[in-house]
Amino acid sequence: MTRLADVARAAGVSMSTASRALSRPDLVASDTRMRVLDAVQRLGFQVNPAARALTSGKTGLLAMCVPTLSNPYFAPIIAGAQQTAEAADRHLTVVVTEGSARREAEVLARVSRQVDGFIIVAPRGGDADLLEFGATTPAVIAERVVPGLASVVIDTPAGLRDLMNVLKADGHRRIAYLSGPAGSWMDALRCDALRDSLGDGGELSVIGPLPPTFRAGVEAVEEILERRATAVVAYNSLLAVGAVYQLRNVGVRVPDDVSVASADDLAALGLGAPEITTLHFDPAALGAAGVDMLVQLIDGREPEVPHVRIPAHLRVRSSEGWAAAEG
Amino acid sequence: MTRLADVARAAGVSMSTASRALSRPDLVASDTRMRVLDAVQRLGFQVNPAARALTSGKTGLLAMCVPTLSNPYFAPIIAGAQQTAEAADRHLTVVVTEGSARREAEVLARVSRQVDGFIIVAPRGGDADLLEFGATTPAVIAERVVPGLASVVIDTPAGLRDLMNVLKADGHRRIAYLSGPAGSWMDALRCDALRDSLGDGGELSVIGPLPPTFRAGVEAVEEILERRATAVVAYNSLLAVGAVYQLRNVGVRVPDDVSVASADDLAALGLGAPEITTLHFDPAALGAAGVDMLVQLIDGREPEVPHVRIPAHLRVRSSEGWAAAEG
DNA sequence: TTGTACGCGTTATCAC
DNA sequence: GTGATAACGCGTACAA
Repeated sequence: MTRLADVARAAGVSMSTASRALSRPDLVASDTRMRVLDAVQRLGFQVNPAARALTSGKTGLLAMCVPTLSNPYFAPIIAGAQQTAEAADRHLTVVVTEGSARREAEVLARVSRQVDGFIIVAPRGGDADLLEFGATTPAVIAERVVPGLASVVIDTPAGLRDLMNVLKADGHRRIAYLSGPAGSWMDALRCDALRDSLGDGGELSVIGPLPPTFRAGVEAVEEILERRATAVVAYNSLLAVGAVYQLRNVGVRVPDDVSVASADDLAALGLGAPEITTLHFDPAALGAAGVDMLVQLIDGREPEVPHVRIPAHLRVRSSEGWAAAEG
Repeated sequence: MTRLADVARAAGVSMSTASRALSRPDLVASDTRMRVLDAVQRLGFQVNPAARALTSGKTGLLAMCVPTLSNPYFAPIIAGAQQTAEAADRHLTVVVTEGSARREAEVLARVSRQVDGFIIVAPRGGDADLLEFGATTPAVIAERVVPGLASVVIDTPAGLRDLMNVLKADGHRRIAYLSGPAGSWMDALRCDALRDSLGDGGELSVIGPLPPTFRAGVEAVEEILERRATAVVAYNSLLAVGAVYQLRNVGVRVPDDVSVASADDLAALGLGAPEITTLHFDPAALGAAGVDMLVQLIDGREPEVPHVRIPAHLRVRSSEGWAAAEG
């Protein structure tokens, strides 16, 4: 493998000059820089990341910590993050916590020596633990707000308030919420937004906590019918699709008998049914913003916006309609 | 951060001894080793991966290359791989190629300096490219066989032959195959297995290539009905569930009018409907086997078994039944 | 603007 | 079984 020393020799300069030409181009005369860059091209030189890491203390690796990959929700977030990381000449590594606070802590400790910083998505650990961790390692929180740490979230609650207004206007009073995974910070927020927004004029039945899966949606139908809800809001698309699947399976019409909506939108992944009312947003932007903030933290610049909020827009489709007359 | 030098001093030994006590414990006297390990504990020493990488040439990082994370199929494979990597005291990083051969090549080149080797899952590149790559870097291929490279696959074709026998026994003659992503090596293999196994007594309609999503399953129903198939075999569970969803939605009964089965089993992820006939296998074992083989390659030992095949078992459930009488 | 010299923390190669 | 010592490849004071 060709080393920087080879480049320096080929370009007829010292190693330090060659090094500077790459890392601080503005500090070297333009013709010198060109000779170096030229030699780099010719020899196909690539820095040895280990050597760079040893002197600079930075590995060029960022870690994104997600609860699971079974939920495809995280796929476009990761894609956005990986793309942004590459643009910043870094590599993003994904680590999975399986939704357990203990495993989350283990994993963070395990890789913290290998990476420059973390984007922790929907963390399960307590605020105190996260703050302590963030004090020693650059970290950005996603899909949760921890006071004192940089964070980026989707503004689902605002979208859910819009949705609830539509449901109310359509005459819905008995609404079921298919809630998300136990311990999800976002789930609690969504539930509160729905309850506040529904107000005293209606009744919100919370079903769950539920795993955010198609099958859980299927299995929730029994309880939905028991509660005599005329509208269902699901934590995610898979739950919504599962519910519609099973509702039709048992002869309940959607939306004639029961309206269904989802708080996220996996339709872009082909995992939502085309007719289901959802909240739409740009998950890649979440990942990208997380990486941008993290890179700023690592480089020692304070991020300009320590808390980023990404908007969610209501898309009303045919799975939502007027409330059925009371049975 | 405490360095090995600190440990050596605390234990009253030289650095080289301290180093050996950690990397080749059998080469140091047991009491010396204990003193060193004790100091390691007390001081909370952790090796600096960059320094280790600089001298040893090994980073302790393995890369698993997957086409996408939108398909949750890969989640348990990755989980199994990450777990096995940790057991081997390594970290597994996931890189996504978005199913493009060009991007696959870019990505491999990009991270090849940072990792000790690759597990390339369902690669899109040509055999020649992969062989060339594998010649310079330890690599294991998963979900495809490339002669000359170590590989690990699920034996879906065998399972599909079992399935086809059941379908034939139940009187099905007109069978539709919802095929997978364009360019998928596994998809071609599955299609061939079905065709061979069906033989001349029946007709196989191939619908696709299709993205392996719920929505594509929904949209394939029109063509399924056009072809007057009495049984549908889908490339994956999401396609199967989408098809069932839409079949029922348009008044076609499952399995009375049309039987449906899937060539993989996402039920464990909650992404399959509980009643759908599937092929079941252990995806974590695929990831684990891949990592095991890769670690052997990296350590310079030839893997004992260069080609691993993981069995797939047919699970007949209520989405399959006797063929409807010809309409 | 450029060159010299040293340090980063660990492993490997020798001697002992 | 153990201890000096020399790499590993790059960044960066500091001096020129």
